[in-house]
Amino acid sequence: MTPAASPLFLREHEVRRGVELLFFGYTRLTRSIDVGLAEHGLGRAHHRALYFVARQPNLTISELLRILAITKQSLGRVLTDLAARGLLETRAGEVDRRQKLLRLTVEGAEFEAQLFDALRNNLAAAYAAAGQESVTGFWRVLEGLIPPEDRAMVAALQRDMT
Amino acid sequence: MTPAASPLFLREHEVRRGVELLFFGYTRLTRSIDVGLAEHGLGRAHHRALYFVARQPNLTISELLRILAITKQSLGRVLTDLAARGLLETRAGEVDRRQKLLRLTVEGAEFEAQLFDALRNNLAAAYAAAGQESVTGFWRVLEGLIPPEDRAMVAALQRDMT
DNA sequence: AAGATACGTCAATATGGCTGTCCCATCTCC
DNA sequence: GGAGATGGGACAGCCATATTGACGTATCTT
Repeated sequence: MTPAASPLFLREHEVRRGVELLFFGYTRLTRSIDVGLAEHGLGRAHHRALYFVARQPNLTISELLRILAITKQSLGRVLTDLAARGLLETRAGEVDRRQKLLRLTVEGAEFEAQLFDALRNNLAAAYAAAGQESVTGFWRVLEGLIPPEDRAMVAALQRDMT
Repeated sequence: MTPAASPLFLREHEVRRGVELLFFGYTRLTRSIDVGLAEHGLGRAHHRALYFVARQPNLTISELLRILAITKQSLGRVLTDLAARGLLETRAGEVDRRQKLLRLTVEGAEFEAQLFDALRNNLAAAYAAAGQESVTGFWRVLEGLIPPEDRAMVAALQRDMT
């Protein structure tokens, strides 16, 4: 069978290009903070928690679980480590006292900001090189990769952007 | 709908938006193949090797090491597993017989194609929803995230796209 | 008072990375 | 031809991060 060039055939290159660029872009960006994390004896899992708590102070455990999509046990260890290092603190929810609201300490916020600097340097350089219209496209494609049931959660992160 | 990127793309919230979308987009896309992998008792590390060998038949071990940026030992385990399942085979290099050229078997190619289908479905839907101009921007930003010394390697993957 | 929910915790296990060291085959270059 | 560099394999041990499943406790809801 010798099919003529089909739309599917043409799309494969574009899909492979996206898969590869996503892989390299994500992994290389992620690696850029490993040195800073290692200075505190922490790993990437700790950074993810730190990041989202910095982003949404007073986040609850269950909200963070949903964002990270890992198990309670895995998250528990990470949060214990962060609290032990004085980077994170919890307080009981005011409305529902079963909840624990997560916040960064002053030291935690400083550390997160320091790690974020590395991310910003890299992403800002990529944004600048690609141009403003490209950034919009970058966001739009990535949004399309998020399953519909998760989109409200992601939008909530950006709801109260300063 | 995503608002367009501001001209001041160094602003913190635009960087945070990129970090978050990259995280969700990458992790959610990656998860979409876990079921297919689990059916063969394989993990994501196996898929990464499978993917790049499918992409560049006759890749050498050292080239693959450079792409994945992991250690020889970690890769060794993965390749051993794939070979044991009859998905991958090696042959000695013709020019340099110390090299091992990696190729997929027929079964390996079929399996990779099956996994790729899941990736394609997701990415193609995101491309379609975002529009062609967005796809171009998506690529450009991601390219900017790749360290200069790795860009030739990534370009080589796409050089001989069929 | 009963049941659901939010969170914590224990134990066991899997995956996929890492370092360090040593080895063999082969290629390159003098 | 011999020395050294290179491609690849392998052993031992370790670490980070994830999993499942079961159970416990405080608190909220009805």
